[in-house]
Amino acid sequence: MKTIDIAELSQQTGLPASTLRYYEEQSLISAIGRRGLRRLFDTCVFQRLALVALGKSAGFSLSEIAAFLLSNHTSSIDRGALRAKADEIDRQIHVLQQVRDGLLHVAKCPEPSHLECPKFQKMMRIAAKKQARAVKH
Amino acid sequence: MKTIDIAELSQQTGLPASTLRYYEEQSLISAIGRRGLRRLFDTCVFQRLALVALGKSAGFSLSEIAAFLLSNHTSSIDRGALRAKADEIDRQIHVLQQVRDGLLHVAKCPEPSHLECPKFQKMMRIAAKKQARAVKH
DNA sequence: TTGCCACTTCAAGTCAACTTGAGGTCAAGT
DNA sequence: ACTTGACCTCAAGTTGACTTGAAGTGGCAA
Repeated sequence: MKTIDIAELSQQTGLPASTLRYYEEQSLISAIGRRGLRRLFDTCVFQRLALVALGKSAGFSLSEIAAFLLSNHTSSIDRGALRAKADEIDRQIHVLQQVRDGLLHVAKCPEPSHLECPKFQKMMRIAAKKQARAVKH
Repeated sequence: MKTIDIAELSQQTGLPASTLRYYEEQSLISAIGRRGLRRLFDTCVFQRLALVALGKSAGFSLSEIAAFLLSNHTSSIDRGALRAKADEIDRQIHVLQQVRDGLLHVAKCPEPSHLECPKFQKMMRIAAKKQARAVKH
């Protein structure tokens, strides 16, 4: 079992030591000991941190990620919740695709003001609908 | 020019009045007058708000959105910035697609712990790479 | 053995995007 | 004329994810 201290871990991940300490406090990672005051981590912490990064990019909050990591330990994970999150992400993907196309359109649209461009107006109506739904929920 | 007061606007958009006042303070929208104390808006405020909603779903900050709205007025918008944002969103879409697939996989993967599942490990390696890039930037 | 310096803790600060609360005001109904 | 209720302002509070600062500590080089 290889170990790594917080300074090296910080250096290799690019995460500030303060962030690593914060993550430990939030139970996202855990030190397996100390060398003097200095935290020592098992090298599997890299995997944990990768998982944290993944979760963050999926829009999970740190406490959601912590819950997932914990459930992974107790091996009773909530598959329904995962599917729900996957669906949510899927919807988010569609929104982002429209937003991206909208931005690209605006970037090359010759209309003097976007508010006068029919395509843009259409996009906005779609966005408005999405907003209405989001508000309901 | 039709007008609408803040109560109706709040009711019709689902946004709390406090949020509308906040948006006004941030120059995202502007009242065209008052009826008594009560703010009055031109009905084109709906369009502004749709644009704000769109920008938010694209991950723009409110001040970025304000800048865009302003530039739209001065009719000199930064097309390069829009394309850059579109690219950023595109990358985000790819990340989310992987995350979604990862979640769905985990949801039906029979491995006792995800960390032992080869597919999951592969996904994590990809996420780790993305993180490394993000950190660099 | 004595410094040094990077670590440590713990509390407090920061930022965005709002929300909440206290105290004030105005138009409209009775 | 008076009350009511929804708005008003301005300051302060909230949440999540950290960062910063002050004061302390321990391993290692000289």
